[in-house]
Order: sequence, then C-alpha cells, then structure tokens
Amino acid sequence: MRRGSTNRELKHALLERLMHYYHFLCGQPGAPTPDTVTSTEIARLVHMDDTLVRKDLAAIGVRGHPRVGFRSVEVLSAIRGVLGFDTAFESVVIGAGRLGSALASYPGFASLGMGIVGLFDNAPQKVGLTCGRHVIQPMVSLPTVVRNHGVSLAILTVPPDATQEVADQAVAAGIKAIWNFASTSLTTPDDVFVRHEHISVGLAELSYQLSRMSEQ
Amino acid sequence: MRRGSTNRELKHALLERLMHYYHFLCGQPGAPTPDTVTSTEIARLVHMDDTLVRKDLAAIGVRGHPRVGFRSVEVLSAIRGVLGFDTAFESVVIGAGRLGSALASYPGFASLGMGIVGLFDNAPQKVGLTCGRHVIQPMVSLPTVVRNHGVSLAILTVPPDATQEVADQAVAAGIKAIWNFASTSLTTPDDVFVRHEHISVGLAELSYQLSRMSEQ
DNA sequence: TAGATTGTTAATCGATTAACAATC
DNA sequence: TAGATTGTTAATCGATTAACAATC
Repeated sequence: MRRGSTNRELKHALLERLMHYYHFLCGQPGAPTPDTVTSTEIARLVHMDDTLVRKDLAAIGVRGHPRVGFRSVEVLSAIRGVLGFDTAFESVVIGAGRLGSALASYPGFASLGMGIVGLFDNAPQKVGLTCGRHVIQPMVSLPTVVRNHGVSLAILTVPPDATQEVADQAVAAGIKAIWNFASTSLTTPDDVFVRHEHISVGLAELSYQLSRMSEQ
Repeated sequence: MRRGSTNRELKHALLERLMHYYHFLCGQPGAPTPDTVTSTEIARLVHMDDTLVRKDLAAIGVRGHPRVGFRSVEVLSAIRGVLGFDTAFESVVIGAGRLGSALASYPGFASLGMGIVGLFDNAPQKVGLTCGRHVIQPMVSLPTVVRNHGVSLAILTVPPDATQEVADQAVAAGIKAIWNFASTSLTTPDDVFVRHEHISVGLAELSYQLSRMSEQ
C-alpha cells in the first residue's frame, strides 16, 4: 500500500538544497550543532528565502514546532533518509591514477553510506600495488568483485578514450550506476544511472569571474 | 564607451549550459567537430529545447545563419571569450595530498586558460618533494610566488580544520578567488570570489537514485 | 495571553517553450 | 523559388516569494 509515501521523483535542485542544509546542520568544525534551528536561521546560512526552506522540509516530511523551529536531529535524519545515506551501498573505483587514488582513500564517503570495496586498473605496472587500504586489481577481477560484494556503483577515473569501454565492462559486470569523472559522455542502457562530475564547470565559473574582475 | 557590450552578470545556469555546449562542440574522442551545427542538433545532444540554445547563443553574441546553422568555430570562440578561457590566469594549489597532487598535475586546465605555478603544503616531510612537474613548497613562500607570478586563484585541498586559516593566508597574499575542495564554508572579504566544489552533492544524487532503484 | 514561528494559499517573477515572421 | 533554419515575440509553466492564518 504505502500511501502517504511520496513516490514522485525529487528534483535535482531540491536534492542539492537538502545537501546544503545537511552540510550546515552537521556543524562547522568548532561550532557544534544546536538542538533546534528555525527556518530563518537555515535560510540565512545558505542565503535563501525562509519560506523555501520550510517548503523543502515539508516536502521531505519534517514537521516544525511553532515558536521553536525544527529539531536538528529530525532534519538531519530526514535528509539522510531521503538521500539514502542510511541505505548503504558498495562501489568500486576504476582507474588508479591520482584522482582515482584520492577518491578511493577519501574518508568522508562512509558516513554518507558509500563503501569502496575495490580499486581497479589495467596497467600491468600498477596491478598489485598498495594504495591506502586497497590493492590495485586488474579489470578481469571486476565481475567477481561486483558479484561477491553486491557492488552497485562504478566510479570512473580513467582517461577519456578508455571511458566508454570501461563503462561497458562495468555495466556487463552488473553495476547499477556510474559516477563519471572523465570529461567524455557515455552511452549506457537506460536502467543504469550516470552522473557526470564536470570539474570544468567549476573552472568556467572561476574563469568568468576572474576575467570580469580584471575587466574594469 | 563600450556600448553593446553586455555588462550585466551572466547567470550561473547559463554559464553551466555554455560549458555544456562547449564540451560537446569540442567533439568526442574519435568524432571530429563538424563545420556547422544547428541549434536543434546541439539541443538533442544536451537534451534541451532548441529555442533555449538559440537564446543562449544570441545572449553571448553569436549569429547563426538561416538554412545553415551556427559555425562551430564561432560558437566555440564566443564561449571561450565569455567564459574567459582566452584570458589566461595563474593559480596555486594549497594542500599536497592526493587530491591536491591530482589537480596540480591535471593536464586539461591549460587549454581553459588556467596555469598552475605552485604546489604548497606545510608538512615538513612533504616540503621539497617532487610531485609531477612541481616541487612542494612551504606556505611561507606563498606571498612571494603570488607576487612574482601574478597568481589570482588559490585552489584549496587542505583538511577541513585548516581551510579557513589557509584561506586567510591566501587572501593576505593577494589572491582574488578561491576554489575550495574542502567541505567547510569560508569567511572571506567581499571582493574575493569563492567557489565551493561539493563532491558530496554528486554522491547525494547517486545515493538517492540507488536507494530509489532498490526500493521497488 | 501575546508573540514567535510554522504551514499553506495566493501572487509574483523568471525561465522555458510555443508560435511564427524574417532570412538566406 | 521553396524550404530549412534562425531570431524574437507571446504564452506557458514552474519555482520563488509574499501574505497571513494556524499553532503552541
């Protein structure tokens, strides 16, 4: 049955705002999270309208308390629930270059529900090397690792000309989603979710702002 | 005078779309860029409405040709001009961890007008080490490097609890913008542009989609 | 209670899309 | 020329904000 459970897809922009709230409510280093926050306080922190904050929180089912605001733990746990941070899943990193190694060793993923159970690379001189807590494995081992650990996400940090082929192998191995850090677009089956991480978008914005500054 | 030159600030979403067009027009590996493209073709590639593509291109001053479309080189060079890719600027990377090293060695930045002239870290065991084409320098050298090379951007890849202090040092050294890869927010003077790179937003979206998939 | 804050409806605003005339 | 495509105005749509009643 599950009435009440909103089953329509949440907009990308909403997810982004939720992550923004989550982030601020987790507290800055040194400043602990207070017990309750008002929508106005959140809004000021993230430079938004307080009505939108209340709408967003209502959309994910958090109830506020008149005269008090929202309880931080309730907000945080609702966001965790909606974003799926409490639904742990496993991933592999493919491409053991500098970026791949950095991601494979990043400590912040665990608390968001993502585990990394393998680091892969096909370069013979890399296979077998230790990288943080990982030993670099060859691509032939991918299907086995995916099966044994129930891996659902492949994080791709391979050179552009290899990305499509590696993506195909990951899909064939049974992964459900791809996080692509290469600047190439991918062709994948419809039931595989692909997220591109466009670092150049960030650079574009910086470049634009810097050239504006120097203009005057 | 400079009439005609649109001086109002371009929206973030527009910059993002422009980067998206730029990306596709640069061509996928193997598929060379055709001489001309129609707004409909671009729209299909990036899954958008063709009218919006024409509006965006008009906004940055590219004229199309009825019955022909847009000349790829004109579009590319207009985007380069607007985003400031032809206005080269220098940057430094602060924090020589895995991510910092990866960014300092990334070859794709040069063609977008960004140079990296220094890699900094305060850990005594890192200072002096070679990392790609960089030698890791201590923070005390930052002001000199910034001055000598006219550095305008600081790329921050230091641990969260050090980010604010490092940002202060960078600002004091005279940089004009900060690209922050740590998950902490920063307090900076109004004339310093800060761009946060939120990797957790990407993870949030993947996590959300994966938990939706497994839901049914 | 009075007052602060939520929750929600209505109004506004901006961005996207549709329609179509202009162009080569 | 006929037809494909641009450029632009008008219509639509959705998202944000304003207003205010409900709540504790």
